[in-house]
Amino acid sequence: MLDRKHRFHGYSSLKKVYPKTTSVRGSFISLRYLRTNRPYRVAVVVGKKVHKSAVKRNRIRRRVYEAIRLSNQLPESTDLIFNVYSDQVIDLDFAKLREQIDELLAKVA
RNA sequence: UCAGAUUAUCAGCUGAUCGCGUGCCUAAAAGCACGAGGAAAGUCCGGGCAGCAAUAGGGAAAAGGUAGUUACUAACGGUAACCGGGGGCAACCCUAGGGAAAGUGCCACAGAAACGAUACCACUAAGACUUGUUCUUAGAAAGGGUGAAAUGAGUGGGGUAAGAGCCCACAGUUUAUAUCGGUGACGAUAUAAAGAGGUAAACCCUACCUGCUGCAAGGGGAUGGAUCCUUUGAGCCUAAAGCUCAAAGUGUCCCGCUACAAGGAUCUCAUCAUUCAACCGCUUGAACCUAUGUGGCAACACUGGGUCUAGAUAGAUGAUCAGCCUAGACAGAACCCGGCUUACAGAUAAUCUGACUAA
RNA sequence: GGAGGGAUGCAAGAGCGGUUUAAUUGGCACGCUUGGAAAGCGUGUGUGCGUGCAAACGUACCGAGGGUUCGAAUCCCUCUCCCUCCG
Repeated sequence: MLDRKHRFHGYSSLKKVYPKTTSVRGSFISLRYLRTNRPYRVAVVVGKKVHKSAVKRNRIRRRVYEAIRLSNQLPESTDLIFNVYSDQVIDLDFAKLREQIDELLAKVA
C-alpha cells in the first residue's frame, strides 16, 4: 500500500479526473493517466465482475499496489488509475506482474 | 479393534527485508505499542443508539408477527429442562406442537353421493306379466365399484325378510367430571356421555407481542429580514369574482399533552464558518478472560481477581525470500451488541453407546 | 453499508392450489400463393430420460433445494443470481 499523500481522496476527486484521462492497455490491466502540477496520485480499481469474492479482489488490489510501489519508473506529477479486468492477477508470478506495470508506466513516460 | 453419538477448542507457524493504518511522544522526523472472523456473510429476528416534542401517555381500529409447558434473558421467532408425537438395538436425534365438538370457504377428475344430502352393481320382500341374465314399488346402507378421502369404532356373537352399534362382550378413540402425582404442559385410575371426514404454511377464532424511519440515522449555521405561491373554514355579497379574518404538532381516529408559530418555495441582505461530502457520531461495552468459588438438573445469575483487545473513510493488516510440519478450508470489520441461518480442508481433547475378541 | 423489487420455452410476457393452460405475441421451420421474392393465409415449433425402425406415447422440469397438502409455477422456509433507490 502506498503512502496516504499519493492516493486519491474523496468520492468526487476520482470522478472528476476520470473523463479527462487518456488510456493505455496492458494484457490484464489498463491504465488511464492525466498530467497535473501536483505530486503523483495512484488508484487501483478492481470491479466486482473481476471476481465475486471480496478476499480475492483485495488480494489483486494489494499485489498491484505493491508492484507499483516497488517500481522506480513513477512519473513526477501525474494522476494514474489502474483498471484491473482479469482475475488471473491472483496467481500471476510477481516478477511478471512487475514487468507489466513497468511496461505500462514506460508508455506513459 | 471396528462402527457410531454428543460437546468443546484450534483454523498454519517461525525468522529476515521492504511497506500501510491508528494511538502515544514530538516543531517535524525517528522510535515504541496495537492492528479482521467463527462465521466479519445472508440481513432472517431481537435490542441499544439517533431523528420524528415523548419510557414515543391512555384507549380504539387497521396491518403484521408468534404459537406445548416452565424457566433463563435487556429482549427475541433465541436458549435450557421437561411434556406429547415420530425415528434408532442403543448413546441419542427430529418435531410451524393452540382451536376443525364457534362460523365461512374449498375438496378438481372419477363417482349415486364430497358432507343437513344420496343409491350404479350386488342383497331382501311384495306385486306384475311378455315366466327371465325381466320390470315396478318398498326396505337396508354392512359388501363391491369410484376416488387422496365415502358418514369413518376393530374382533366375536346375537338379531333380522335382508341388514346395520340395532343390541351385547372384549379391545380402542374423544370429551366431561372426580381422585391421586406434578408449579405446569401432562400422566395414572374410576365414572358418565358421544360417534365427531380432511384442510387453519385457506379466511378466521383465542392468547400474547409490535409506533415509523435507519449511522447514507443525526449533528455540523443559527437568528432576524424580504418576496411569492397554495389549501380549508367563516364573514361581507342574490351568486360568482374580489376583499377581510382565522388555521399548529402528535405521519389513522378520540382523549390527553406540548404550544401560541398555518404550510411550502425562493432570495442571500446582516453576523459567522469554510481547500477535499472536512470533522463529530466511532468504539469501555447487556465487553472479554479467569476461579478445585456460591446458587441452579441446565440455560444462566451472583461474587472475587485480572485485561483494554481494529476503528479505516475510494477505505489500513500486505509483498518477497528462507525454514518446518499434520501441507493450510470457508472467507475480509464499515455504528455496536444478543441470537438464528448458510459456507467450511482438516486437527486435537473429553464423555457416552453398540458389536466382536482376550483376561 | 442500509432499504425495496424480480427470476416462467429462442425473445417478450399472462397465469384463482385441480383432470389439459405451460395462454398470447414475436422469432424460426415447412406448406399454399407468385415467373421469383415480400406481404398474406395455414400447420408446426422447449429440454432431459425411458419405450419404439419411425410416427407416437409415458414421465420429469416454471432460478435451486426442502416442507405443508390427496395434489404446488401458485402457500411457507432456506439458498443462488439480477435490477432499482438513499446525501
